[in-house]
Amino acid sequence: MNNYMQIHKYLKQFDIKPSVQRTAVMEYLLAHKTHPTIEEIYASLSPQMPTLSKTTIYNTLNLFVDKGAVLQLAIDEKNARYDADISDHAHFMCNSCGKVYDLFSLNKELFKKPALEGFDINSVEISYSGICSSCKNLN
Amino acid sequence: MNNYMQIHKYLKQFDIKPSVQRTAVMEYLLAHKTHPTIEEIYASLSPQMPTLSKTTIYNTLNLFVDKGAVLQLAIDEKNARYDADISDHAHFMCNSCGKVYDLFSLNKELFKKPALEGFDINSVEISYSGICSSCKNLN
DNA sequence: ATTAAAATTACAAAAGATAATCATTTATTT
DNA sequence: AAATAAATGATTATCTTTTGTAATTTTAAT
Repeated sequence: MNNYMQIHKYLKQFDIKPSVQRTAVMEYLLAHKTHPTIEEIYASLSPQMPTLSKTTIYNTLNLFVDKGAVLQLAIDEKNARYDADISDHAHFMCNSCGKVYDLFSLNKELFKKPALEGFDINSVEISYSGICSSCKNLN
Repeated sequence: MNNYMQIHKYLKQFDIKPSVQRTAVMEYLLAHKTHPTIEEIYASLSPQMPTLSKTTIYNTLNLFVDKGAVLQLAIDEKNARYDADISDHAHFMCNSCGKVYDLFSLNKELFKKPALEGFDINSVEISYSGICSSCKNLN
């Protein structure tokens, strides 16, 4: 089975009807764990798919988020960023270079949903920001 | 000492030069712990200060955030929200009504900055979202 | 295989939030 | 008080995201 069909199957697990565009976006997200913005995804895919529109990227990602297949990160106030890794992990954003790092090794207790009387918690987002080591070593 | 002077003193603690506008914005934030948006702050203050401009609200809040006097929350993707309570606490945003709740009673361990090799962490943001009890009881 | 209906996509335009510019006002220093 | 610096306000510009609508593609039915 080729990669394209694997992603079809993957999308169907989230109750998402596959299309060429949706498959391409998910393939991109699974291959680029850099928490890309809409713009980056569009810029990367549009050469191969000249008719692709940015609206479709927006629609597709909103659908993915609704279906729980992708996380929309709020860590970057400027642009929404997307992450196909939906396992428990936190993020660190560098205020200098803007890069978003994954933090997998934190205590899993952090991601537990606290019991809040009468509240239903859907999502937990843990974000750190500061200066990354690359930027720190530049001066 | 009146309230206006108290806020003057408070701003100076953060190395912020007080002005009529800055004092009014900080006074508003200290009195309204609802994590207001720029728009809400402007709408509330502008009747009393007819010449107040939205630019000043933006400038003032950016200054407050830079000086560490106010937190800018990323929890709401639509608008930046501001919080004058800079003590360790998390937030819950209701996806139905949009209200942002404070969560003070969580384990303080959550707010510890993890040791990341070579990284300097400035800020920690812990955000939950879902449906609040008021909205849950509406249907 | 045709046709009709539904879903998806694409383009254009609009809306909304934030930033940049610059003139004006206010505060500070000499 | 004059000169300088800082803060404010009005306007404009930019950028992200959403919306409306039409075209296209897919699905289902005959």
